[in-house]
Amino acid sequence: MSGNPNSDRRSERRQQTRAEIVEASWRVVRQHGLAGLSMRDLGDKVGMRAQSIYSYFASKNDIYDAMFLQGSRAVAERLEQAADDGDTSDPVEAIRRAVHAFVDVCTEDPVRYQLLFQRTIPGFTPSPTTYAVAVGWYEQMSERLATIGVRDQAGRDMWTAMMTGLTDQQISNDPGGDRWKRLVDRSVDMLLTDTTRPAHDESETT
Amino acid sequence: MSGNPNSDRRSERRQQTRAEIVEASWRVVRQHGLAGLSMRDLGDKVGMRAQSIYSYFASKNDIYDAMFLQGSRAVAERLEQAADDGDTSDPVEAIRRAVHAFVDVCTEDPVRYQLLFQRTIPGFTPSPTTYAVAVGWYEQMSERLATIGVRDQAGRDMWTAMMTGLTDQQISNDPGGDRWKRLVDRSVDMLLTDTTRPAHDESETT
DNA sequence: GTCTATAGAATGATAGAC
DNA sequence: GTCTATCATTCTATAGAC
Repeated sequence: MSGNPNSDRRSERRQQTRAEIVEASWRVVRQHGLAGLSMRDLGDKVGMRAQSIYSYFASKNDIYDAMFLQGSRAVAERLEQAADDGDTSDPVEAIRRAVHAFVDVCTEDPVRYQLLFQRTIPGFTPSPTTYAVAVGWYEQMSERLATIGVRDQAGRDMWTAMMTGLTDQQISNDPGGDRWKRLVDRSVDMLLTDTTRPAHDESETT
Repeated sequence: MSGNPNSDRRSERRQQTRAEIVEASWRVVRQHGLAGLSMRDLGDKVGMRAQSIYSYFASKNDIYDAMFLQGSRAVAERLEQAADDGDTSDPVEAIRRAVHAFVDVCTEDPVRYQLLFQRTIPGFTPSPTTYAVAVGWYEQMSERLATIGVRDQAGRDMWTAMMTGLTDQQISNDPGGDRWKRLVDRSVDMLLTDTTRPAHDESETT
């Protein structure tokens, strides 16, 4: 199906415009806050009347959904990239790089973090399809943790708590700085000690 | 000053009405989200026309400020209470109870947590006086940590990151449950190991 | 101190011309 | 596919009667 080259080109153009609108949406929310996205503002930014946007998105929540999808993919890409760049034979270092990547990618765009990880927009819930992408990198992280022996839910939850905690504090109390970012390595070491079982049951002799 | 009993009674009544409005505001935001506080809704809840509220609060942000103040005090009280209830001779257990209290008090009212710890309302910043109360319990927590040997900024930051991380995950991914709440004790133990220096002179054998 | 009335602006969304 | 026109709300906030 869709063998018509004419409709192909048309839908391609359409996808491009949709992408431009989403791009402009990010600019708006970075300026006016996540909840401050208005169709008129968006229309101005994209060089279009506000009402014309409805030809591309059924509603404002539809736009949020597209942003959510894009944001999830960006996070996923950064995590994969970070884990694969460098020494891939050492799973511990791969995880360390992944945690760094997570905190970095989240703190460099607080609005995206707010959209993906905090439920702050009243009527918005990501669509199932979109949400599926979001859980993808969580599963990826889970697999990586499994390679170093962390296979229980509680262990994984310790990692996610620390990762989001560092991110949260960094964004809320030292935006643009590195007060909590520089605690990432220390946190990783701490979590490794706590959540992995190094052969013996107690590693008291260092 | 204020020796007039008539004006005393009047201001007392006024303070009571203000308190009722703040109380109603909490009900509204728990229902419609933190950003969903509208003067009309609030007027309905408090049995008053929306415009009449301006006799008690200069603006909507003024109401947020009063909520912020009340929320900060509630958190502070719970922290003090928790630390002082029980064995006060053991500083470690006092801190453990304080961390439990923090996660409990934050997760039991997510909207309050959102108001106090996440900057989500576009135009709102707590007034200096209000904010002073908020930092009060942070200093209190810092003092408690100092009693067990955690005196550096990095050490304190490790604690706040873990505390907010557990809270954040609990609220976002398991609202009403205890998936992360039951990791509090484990987290406290982990942090104690990481941030205190048992060395050789201090209480290693209890 | 509470009300009515209303300003004044912004909002999301639809209908229909072109 | 983009426009104009417009609906139908909602919003915060002020003015002035009572």
